[in-house]
Amino acid sequence: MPELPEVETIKRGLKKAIVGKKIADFDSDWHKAINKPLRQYQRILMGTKILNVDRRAKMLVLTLLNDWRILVHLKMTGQLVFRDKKKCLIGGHSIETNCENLPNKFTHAIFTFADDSHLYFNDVRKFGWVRLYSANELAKVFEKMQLGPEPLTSEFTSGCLTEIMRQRPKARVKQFIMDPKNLVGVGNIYSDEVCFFARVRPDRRVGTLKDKEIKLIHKGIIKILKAAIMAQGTTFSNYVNTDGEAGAFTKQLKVYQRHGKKCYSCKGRIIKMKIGGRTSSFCPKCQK
DNA sequence: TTCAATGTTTAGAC
DNA sequence: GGTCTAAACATTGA
Repeated sequence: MPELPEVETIKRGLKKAIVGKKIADFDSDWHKAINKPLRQYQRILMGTKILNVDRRAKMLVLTLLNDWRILVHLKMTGQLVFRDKKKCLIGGHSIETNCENLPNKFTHAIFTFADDSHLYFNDVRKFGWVRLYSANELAKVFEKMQLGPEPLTSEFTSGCLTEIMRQRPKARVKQFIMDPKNLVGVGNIYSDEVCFFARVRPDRRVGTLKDKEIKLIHKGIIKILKAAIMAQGTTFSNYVNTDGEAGAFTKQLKVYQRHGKKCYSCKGRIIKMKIGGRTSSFCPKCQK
């Protein structure tokens, strides 16, 4: 389930695994997963090296020696798997939790490195993509996305959040924090958790929030994202020739997908509600 | 058979 | 322009 903590976890794992590696081949079986003809991908990628792996919002950015950039978005059901002779790293959606059968029918892009290790991009629903851009193109692409601040940087202060909130007073809290134009990285899981942390109903209008509540939302976003990164996300598994281990944050979820169950805090029932087309779970007693 | 699922964009209505 | 909803992408699984 790639939200910011999952993508950050993948970034860290991948950084150790592929930086410095030389690309020997690239393949894709789904034209919509890539943004240029396959031949062009191969021409540009073959022989170059991975210089760095970064994250922007929920995207991964691979910087290449020849100054091209690869942008990867896993969307809802994407997964990245790195495999060499000794180890296997899986990040993102839990499609495959073992590395035996790769590529599989969900594999839509494959990077082959010169040492014969591989990076597989798998996606059940085919919403995700792997794009290739020059440094200039990438800058323009980012500009067009109009992304809000990264919540885990010093730029994201509670004053900064208050400022952005002022521009959308009618928006509902959950939708507001999930919109990447306001701030990036928070999706359906963590937005429910942040609302619970701040004791605010997800359908509250941003304009009705008190200063105290805004501060709690700000604190909650940072605290929950950090905790989820510590736990390696909600579905990450990372293992070396042994059993896979699910992302540990699942155990810390307070409300997400817990509708019908008892609130850990007041023992009342968690209810659910559709907000902006997405299911939101919250405790009507604890959250006002 | 129907519904919901981790993300994001876009079209149309008011 | 703001804000709402539904739909689009494509597939699985309950």
